[in-house]
Amino acid sequence: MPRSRTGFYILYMIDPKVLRDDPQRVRTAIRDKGSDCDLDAVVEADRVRRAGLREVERLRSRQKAANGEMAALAKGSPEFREKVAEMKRLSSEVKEKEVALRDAEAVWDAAILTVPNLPHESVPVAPDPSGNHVFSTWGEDRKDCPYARPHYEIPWLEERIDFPRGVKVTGAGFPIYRGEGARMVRALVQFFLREAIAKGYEEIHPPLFVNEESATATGQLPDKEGQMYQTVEGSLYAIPTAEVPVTNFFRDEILPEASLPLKMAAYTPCFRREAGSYGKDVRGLNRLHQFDKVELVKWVHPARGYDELESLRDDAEQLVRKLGLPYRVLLMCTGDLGFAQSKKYDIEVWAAGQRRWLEVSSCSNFEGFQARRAGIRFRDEKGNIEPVHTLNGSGLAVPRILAAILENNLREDGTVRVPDVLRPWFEKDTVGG
RNA sequence: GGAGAGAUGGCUGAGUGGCCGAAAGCAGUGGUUUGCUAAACCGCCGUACCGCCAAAAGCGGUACCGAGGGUUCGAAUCCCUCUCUCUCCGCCA
Repeated sequence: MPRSRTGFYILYMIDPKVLRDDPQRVRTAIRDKGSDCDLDAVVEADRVRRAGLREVERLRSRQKAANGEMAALAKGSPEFREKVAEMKRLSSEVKEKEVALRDAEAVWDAAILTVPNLPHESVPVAPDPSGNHVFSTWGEDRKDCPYARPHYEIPWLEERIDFPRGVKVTGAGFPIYRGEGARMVRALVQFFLREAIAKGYEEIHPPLFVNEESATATGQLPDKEGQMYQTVEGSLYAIPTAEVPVTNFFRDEILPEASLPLKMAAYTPCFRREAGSYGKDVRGLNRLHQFDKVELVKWVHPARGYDELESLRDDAEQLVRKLGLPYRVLLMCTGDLGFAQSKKYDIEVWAAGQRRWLEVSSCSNFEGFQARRAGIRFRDEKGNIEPVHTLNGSGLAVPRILAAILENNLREDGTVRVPDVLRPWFEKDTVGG
């Protein structure tokens, strides 16, 4: 793991070589993503840092050579004394230059953090969500269903998903599932995990808290701490998604090329403060501070990244399909891509009662961006070491899927049909009533 | 929570101020020998960054012995702080 001279991780994100060799490409990416990044300052910081580094290294080289000569001299001899005097001068010069270098590296570390990942060439260029492409749609359109209603208006819902008691026990955004509600959550998780395992993902049950290094490697820190709950003790964070502990599983490791692609699936609760989003989507299951999710994570050979993204998207899609829920897949445009993402698909399920789309999965390729930051590399047969590419996607998020089941499968008699695929765990075909 | 021990390369483990990026062994890898396997013998075998080169290969340089700071011309080695691990006792799902 590369460390800066100030002791913390050097947070390379994009490949610094691209920055030097093809700054125009980076400039285009910054513009397309609508990022706030002063590229000239970053390039200049790189230049200053490298110049300082060369200088310090040159001096240290001289220092080392002189040191070797000293070892051969008799201690206390006139030659020895002379040499010590000479080295004192050299030493103070080195220290002076080192201070300058340290400053330059601190500037560089901060600067490189502001450079977003480059979008893939297949990503539509547009400034805002209106530029997202509808990649595909699937399922029966129930827009005109006369008795459809939002899940939070179903009369018997509170006996299964208790929001007021959740507020009492913990706070808003922490519903308490009970009886059929709890069983539905469990059935969905079981279904998601079983499907993932069948597709070759290794099931992993990670910690629900991570340290600062892990949160930094996947990009939650230093900018998004408002998203995470932090322990009072201070150094641990409740995970906002299993992506964080799972991606960090191989942090600072060099993987054998033959082990790729590695695929893992993790079920965890996810904790999100959602600071700043008060008043938006707060009703029902749409947006919660704690929710359950199965996350799919892949570590792949760079050449295979985009094939793996398509298959990841397909893995997630099939889950929605098997549940029989209408959905659409969006190919996100540059303006709607996250800072770290090169390409992203969102899967949105149709909620017939609310008459709106709910995001239930987001499948992204980060290329080497996270891996570079997290020190996850592989060695090819020639012995070269380079970052793996990382991908992840939800497979799937429980509450919104649950909302969609409640709304789309609502029957005229007020009960809800349970999808067949959940039968092994739910053990009934109807919920409610 | 109390007491003690420790942290060196993939692993084991030497190394108390300069010739130490670091002995030795194991593992790995290339080769020689051998009818095959095994054994033996020889070589190679950390990571990151910087530079030269159009690039790769290659070559050169610097850093890294848990982390940070200090002493010193010079630190794996001496001093301080922190983190983590292990053992014993207590407590506990």
